[in-house]
Amino acid sequence: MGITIKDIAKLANVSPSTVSRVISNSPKISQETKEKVYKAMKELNYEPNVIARSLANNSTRILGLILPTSEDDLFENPFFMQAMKGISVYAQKKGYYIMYAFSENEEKELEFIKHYVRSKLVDGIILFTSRQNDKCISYLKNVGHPFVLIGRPEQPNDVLWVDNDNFRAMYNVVDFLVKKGYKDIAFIGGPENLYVTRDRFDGYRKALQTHAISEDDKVVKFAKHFSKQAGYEAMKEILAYKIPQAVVTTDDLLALGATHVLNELGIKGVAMVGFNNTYLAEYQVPSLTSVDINAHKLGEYAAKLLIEKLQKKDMPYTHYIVDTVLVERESTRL
Amino acid sequence: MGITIKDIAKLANVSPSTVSRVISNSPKISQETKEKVYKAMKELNYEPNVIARSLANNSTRILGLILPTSEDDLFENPFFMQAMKGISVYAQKKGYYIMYAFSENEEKELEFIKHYVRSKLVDGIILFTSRQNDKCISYLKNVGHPFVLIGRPEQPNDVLWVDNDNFRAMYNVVDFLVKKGYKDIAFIGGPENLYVTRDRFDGYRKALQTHAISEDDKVVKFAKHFSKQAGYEAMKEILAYKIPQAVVTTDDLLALGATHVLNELGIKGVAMVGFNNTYLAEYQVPSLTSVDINAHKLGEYAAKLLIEKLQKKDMPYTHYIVDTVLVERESTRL
DNA sequence: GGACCTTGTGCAACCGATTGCACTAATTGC
DNA sequence: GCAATTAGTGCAATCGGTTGCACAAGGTCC
Repeated sequence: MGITIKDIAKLANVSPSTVSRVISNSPKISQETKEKVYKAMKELNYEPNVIARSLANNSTRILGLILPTSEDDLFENPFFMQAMKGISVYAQKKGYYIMYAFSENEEKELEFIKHYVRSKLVDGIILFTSRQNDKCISYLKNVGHPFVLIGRPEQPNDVLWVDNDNFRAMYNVVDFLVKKGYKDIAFIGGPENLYVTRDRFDGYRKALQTHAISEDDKVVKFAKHFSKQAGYEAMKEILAYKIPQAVVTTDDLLALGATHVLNELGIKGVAMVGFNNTYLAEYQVPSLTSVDINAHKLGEYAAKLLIEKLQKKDMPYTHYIVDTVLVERESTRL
Repeated sequence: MGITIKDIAKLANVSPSTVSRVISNSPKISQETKEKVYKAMKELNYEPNVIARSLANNSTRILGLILPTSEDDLFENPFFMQAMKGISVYAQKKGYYIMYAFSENEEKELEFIKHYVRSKLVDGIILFTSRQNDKCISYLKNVGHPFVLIGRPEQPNDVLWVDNDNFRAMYNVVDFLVKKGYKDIAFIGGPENLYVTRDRFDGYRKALQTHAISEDDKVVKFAKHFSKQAGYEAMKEILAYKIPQAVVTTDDLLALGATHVLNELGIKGVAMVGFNNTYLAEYQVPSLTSVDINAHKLGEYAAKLLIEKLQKKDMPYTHYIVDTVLVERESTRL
């Protein structure tokens, strides 16, 4: 059916092994022979069978992505798509393929990862879950299968990972607000047990300290989900206590919910800052100032780390910090 | 290194071929032997090497997705993610893997498709592009490689495809508006050369006819992109002529742009309907009535068709029409 | 009790590449 | 001019499974 290396060998009047060496550009083959073989390959539209190569090489050049299904992507968070694109673009450039799978929960995730590993389908794995657990991480560490984590791991020194500097990102947000004259700044975060929430909260506190602004627990709320509803409720609680001058949040949806309360109550002049810079922020009226976490780069660097790991197996455990950018819009230009 | 079929054979005291037959659950193997082999497999945590199987079976059970990079997903359109999830969930259930690749343009797309086909990497391909061309489609038809198109093809009878009934969807929107008392309904569509635009426009016209409302070219505009800006401009042009009672659009972003103009000019009471029901619609203030195209199902059916095609190779060319749902929100409850 | 099935298993070729080693022909050295 | 070296290529084993065919053991039939 398909064209094989033998067809090329026959046409070019050499042996299959020679063709193979031409494919991998071995220096042991003369220029003359190479050209003969290239010609034959072109003539028959030949491309090596990837599967056969994989078997012989014991490497598939496939990277497997493990995507969560629930919670986080309540609303098809664009973050994933952006990161997936970043991964794909880099991987394609390096001649790697990307495979993805959604998993409903940690159990299924682990199951799939085990399958990936045992069946030798993928050379490396990229995890999108920054769960606290994490059975998947410990399994992968145990079996010594290459993987990269998007998000900060519990133990940052024996894992490859990429993340933003969430502390600094939020620090900068608050710093920015203070410099604009806001002093009384509320905080609405996501689930308290997530690193990303903790880090952003710490950044918030540190910035207040730096500017000698005293903290006030009563304007700090942690929502259970990244939803508009959760933001709405958190804001209500804060307002029951006082009207702050500004609100920082750890997600655009939380910010939208909070804004909604303010609109309902006809409260004007409260600055609002979102996080993640989803396009919700841009298309809101008034448009929402938000922190761009550069998901595309997160993906790109994840792929980069993983591929480097695959190519030099004793690569040290390291990580990338991807810069964030505060995108100012109308919600802080009141 | 890894556990192979031979290890299992040795442990279970049978030949590798017997183990292989147990794996594929051949009826020729006695229950007794099967259990012996299962036990050995469990004991060693064995899973067959997918690559070796693929080579022997001449089938990888991998489906390849070809994703566009530019235009359409200006803003990381959630449509893709939803469809990808639909595909993945169905495929996983059937034991297939998903691979994806982004391509900047048609050339690159074709290149990648050729690579997929010639290297025998994927068993089937899912195309997300409903371009008018289409070199990719004709190539795939020519070489006879299984594929499914998301979107209506030029020739609907020699291709597998899934799509919404865009004609009816828009017909229903207009019908809905008319029944609510709106008569003077403007239309803002996307690029005129896309089938999806044409079909929706035809639905619009037909509904007007049905209700004996005369058409007015001057309230019909086709934007060049699916962007807020394009919607904004189209709406401006329409308003230069008259203020309609309602506006239907073929994309949420166009609707947002149109709404923006109305807000700017302080025009109240114009009903607005979006399309695709991205979460922009839900989180808008006022929230936007929109047509849910059920991208998840589109993906699911695409996977279903493709996998059926792979399993019975003489499957007739057919297609699925996925239902749309008009989701009413505040923008039509004025 | 021997011919004939049936059932269950093993042998060996094969899928399409890669690669260590052997071998041939050309080149170099003396 | 011949041995030694080198460059270029081919042979055959291998990666880890699958499968057509042969065959052994046990059962059935007359």
